[in-house]
Amino acid sequence: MSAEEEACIVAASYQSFGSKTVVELWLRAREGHSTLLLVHGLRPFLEIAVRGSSTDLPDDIDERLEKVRNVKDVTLIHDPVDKWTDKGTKPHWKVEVRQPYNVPKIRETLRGYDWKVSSADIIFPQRLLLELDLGPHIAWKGELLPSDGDAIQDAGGRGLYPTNRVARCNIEDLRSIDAFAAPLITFSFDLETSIESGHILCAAAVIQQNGKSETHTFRGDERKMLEDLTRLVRDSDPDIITGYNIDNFDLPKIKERMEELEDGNDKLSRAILAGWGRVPVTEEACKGGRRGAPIIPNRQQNRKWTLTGRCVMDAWWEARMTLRPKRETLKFVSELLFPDREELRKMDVDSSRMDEEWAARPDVVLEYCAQDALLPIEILDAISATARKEALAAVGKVPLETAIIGTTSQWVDSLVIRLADRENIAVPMTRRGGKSDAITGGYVHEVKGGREEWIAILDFKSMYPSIMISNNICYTTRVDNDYTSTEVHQSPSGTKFLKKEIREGLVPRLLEDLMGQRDHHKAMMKGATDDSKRLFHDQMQFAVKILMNTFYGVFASAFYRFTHQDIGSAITAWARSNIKKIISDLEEEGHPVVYSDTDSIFVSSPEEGKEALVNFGHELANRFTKEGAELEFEKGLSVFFSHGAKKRYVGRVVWPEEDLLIRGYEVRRTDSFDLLNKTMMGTFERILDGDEEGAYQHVISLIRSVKAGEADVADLILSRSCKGKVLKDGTVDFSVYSNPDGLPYVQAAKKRIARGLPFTPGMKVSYIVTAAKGVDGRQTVEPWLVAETGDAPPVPDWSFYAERLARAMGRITEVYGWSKKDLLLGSRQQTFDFF
DNA sequence: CCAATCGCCTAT
DNA sequence: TAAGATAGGCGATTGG
Repeated sequence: MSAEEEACIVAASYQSFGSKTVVELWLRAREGHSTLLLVHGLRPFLEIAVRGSSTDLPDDIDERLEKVRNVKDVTLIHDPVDKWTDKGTKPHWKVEVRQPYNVPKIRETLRGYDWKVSSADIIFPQRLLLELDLGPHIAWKGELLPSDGDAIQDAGGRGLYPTNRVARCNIEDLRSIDAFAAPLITFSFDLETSIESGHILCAAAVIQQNGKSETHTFRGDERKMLEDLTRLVRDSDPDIITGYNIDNFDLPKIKERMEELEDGNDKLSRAILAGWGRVPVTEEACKGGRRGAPIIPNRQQNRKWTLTGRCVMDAWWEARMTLRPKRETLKFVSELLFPDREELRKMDVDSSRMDEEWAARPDVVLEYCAQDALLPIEILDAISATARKEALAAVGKVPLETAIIGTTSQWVDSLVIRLADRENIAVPMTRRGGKSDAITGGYVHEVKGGREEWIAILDFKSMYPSIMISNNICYTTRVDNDYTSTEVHQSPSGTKFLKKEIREGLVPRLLEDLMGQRDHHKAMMKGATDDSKRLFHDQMQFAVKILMNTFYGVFASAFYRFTHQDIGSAITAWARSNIKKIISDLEEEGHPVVYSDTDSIFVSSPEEGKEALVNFGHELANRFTKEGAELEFEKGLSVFFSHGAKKRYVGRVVWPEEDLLIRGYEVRRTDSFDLLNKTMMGTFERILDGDEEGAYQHVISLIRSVKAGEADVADLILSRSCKGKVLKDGTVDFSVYSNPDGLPYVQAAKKRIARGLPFTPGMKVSYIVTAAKGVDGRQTVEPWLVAETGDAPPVPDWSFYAERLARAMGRITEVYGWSKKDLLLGSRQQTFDFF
């Protein structure tokens, strides 16, 4: 039966089919159902060219090609096509191979035969998107297949997929469509486990689509729970699997218990217990799927979890990246996001005494578990995590999965390679190994300690992308230093790039296109009549911004396929040169530059008052903007303060909106403590208002009360990320650190673990310093467990906190002659200058 | 008391 | 192996 559909590509893989290869696309259709689409007609290949820079073909070219033809699993050699390489334009032969997994071996064989190999490390399913210029949102027409494993295998599939539909089509039947928000299904789950035995006590799952959700709970026999949970995953067929800290806890636990409970004689028992992958239950899939399509959740050495056909998105990680919370427990994040929704936190269970809790009140524990399965869904919704990933996928033209777990170089590859292919640019391999020297980065201007009034902040709009566009910077336009011509842009670092009249770079074109897209979405946002449209375009324009900013990083990296060591240096050299020129021009004109960092300049206004400041800011922006380097008047400050350290300042914004601007200081940092933050905020307010006397008196009185032990201990919590590796037996290995015992937060983590609480590698650990110098001469700390176990707060080392307050605040008040020591003593010491 | 080092976190 | 970049501040420990 023929069918047509519009859908979003959630994930992609491939399947060998006799001598052919079929791409598998897991789709979520606009109407809401899931489809597994088998796409026929794409052939795996790599490309070869003669080594070196000579354009003449060697005499024995026919014999050499014949030798390639005879390599095992090579199926066809196409006629040569001239392609650009950094060694000149040369004929390239497209070499088709039997299956994508043959490529690595054939690549090495052909290298051994002295060929230059290109386009030889591109993930096969991604090739489909590159060749057809598809993004994740597609329309296809093809044939629906009956729910019959044999019929599906005859069409090139693996068997009965757990999707609503299975269909087949040819590559000609796919086309790109405008991005839309697909009705993705999210599956969130949570496990409660025994501390004593490590067994799963109960589980809960919440399934959500189109804002509607349903909850399921599981208790009883552990094997049955795993089976039921797995059945629910397969029946509800979610696109996204989430939960709080599932990467480090729940998914490893599922796998661990599955391995313990599997029946070695029954090859399919692994799939029955943990077959969450979107593939049929087969013995091969249970073995791990030789073709990289296992049915069991899979994690390679320290990397993200993968699950064939679905996306794993940890709500903890997304919340951490988006919100940067000072603490990272589920409870803390939930209070941060939903302060008024007490119903989300009504259940409370002491997880350090889970066995007793489970014995005493299993119903409560189960309800608590269900609550913790719902919260990740609420969190992802609150931060629009899924929509943002889908927008990023649309802009980067990658499957949703690549937007979620992929790397920035994969996004850039997706755009650059498809353009390179169209323009006959050979695609080099990813450079591997060998670290190169770090390049010089942005320029940061010295800042004097003190207070300044009426400051205009100007900055370059999209500085690095603009530099890349205006100087036509690209892998394909860089020429060697001995290239003498006026038709080049030469960076202050010496590197030369051809002008676009000679050869237009791929990257500048892509960046210009992205800038255009951003303008488009911004315009659509403005014109949108309903909220969901406006939100959609906001997410799209933001995704474009993210992607544009990743270009510089990728091209400045040592390993990216389309870059060269000199490219990153050239970009930053131009940036430094631009900004320094403006600084010196301004200084020469008599306009003092108070501060500058990379692409921003803080200039002192010649006249007092907001109106004069705004005019001055606009005037400077106009005057210093030139082709390819647009300077914008970003903010006007009535007052600016720094204690004299780069990247640390505070200011009162009066234009365009009234606001307080703080950068770098402890109040911005997640490893500071609330009492310091409050003190510093109070001090900043006073300093900005010109009340210096009030500023240090305020600090002195606070320090005095801390010395006397008069502060809320909850305001003294310190929090830092802690690494570590959870071993098979449940112990944690901290040997990633050269001296783990010398780190306070490792001590806090160890004490958490000893107390029976979970430790999750990479998560922040909260603690109180109880002795600045303990028995071993090092700091003694106690973990903060009040919220989790109801433990009483630890007794702080008050003099330590007084000291730290004085040190941090002293740096600031020092500007006015009040040192750390003075703050601690409460009065200014007489200073004698004898000489 | 110091400089060197490790480690985290931030600015851009 | 897998991989966006560098500049910079600061806290704690270590070793003299």
